[in-house]
Amino acid sequence: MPELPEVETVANGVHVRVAGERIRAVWCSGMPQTFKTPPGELQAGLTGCTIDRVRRVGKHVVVSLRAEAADRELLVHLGMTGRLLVSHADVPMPLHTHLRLCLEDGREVRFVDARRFGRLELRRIGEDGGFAGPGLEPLTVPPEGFVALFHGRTLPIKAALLNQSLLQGVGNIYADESLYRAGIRPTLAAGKVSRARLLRLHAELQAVLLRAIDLGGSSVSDYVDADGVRGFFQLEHQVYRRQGLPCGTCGTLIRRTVVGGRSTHSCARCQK
DNA sequence: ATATGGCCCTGGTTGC
DNA sequence: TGCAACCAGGGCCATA
Repeated sequence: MPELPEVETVANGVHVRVAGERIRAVWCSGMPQTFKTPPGELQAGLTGCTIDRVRRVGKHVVVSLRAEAADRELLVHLGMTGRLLVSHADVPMPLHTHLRLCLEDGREVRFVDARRFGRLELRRIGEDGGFAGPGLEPLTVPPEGFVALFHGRTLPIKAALLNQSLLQGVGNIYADESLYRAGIRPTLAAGKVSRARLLRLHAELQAVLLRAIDLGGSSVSDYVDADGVRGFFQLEHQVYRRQGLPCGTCGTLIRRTVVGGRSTHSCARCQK
């Protein structure tokens, strides 16, 4: 499941490959729920535009355009299984392809999403200066701002980490991994986590996200980057999907529970 | 305002 | 071996 490090890897990979290229034609599948912007509107808004920049905002890939089209940008949410690939046009179109940006140099940017939790949206840039997302960025939020997010909240700290309108970009993997590294029990009410523990969580979350970006993300399920290459952070997971295996610190078996409707992996002894 | 739970969707895994 | 049931989960929506 693409989270911040995976989306960052994808966005950077696509950027270096296609920035400056002109979109000659746009093809859309007919899948209604994939398109927050109707396919026809998306085609009209992108055809003939030049790609300026591809960046990550939260879990979104944001494709901004150049010159006369600089008033709009394409938002791509990868959902669970979404991929953004750069391929030559003669490479057969994968099953579940929903968008093709056909470039003038003969390559294509392809959005492929089997499970269809991903979304495409063409967004107007207004006074806001571009899409900023609903929450704060985990890698740039200062410690005090991070602590303040959880004040007085009764929902489990893990559910708070997953709430994109608080922090954007954290998903199930990095929520579990950062809570384990900070020694915090996932079910503890967010407002009950001590200030010291929250400061620890802030540091551990940033560290784990940066390390994962360095390794090209975690490849679980079928995540791959813009070249179809897998990441390697899954080799450093301490708890995620390691239920029944011993905790690396104390040897207690990692347990799997459900918190906020999400599978949750933790060590009962190390996380208080 | 805040919190909770159901739903969407298909491929991979599990179980009989 | 083959097939069906089950599970994964981010975001959105209805509900309390």
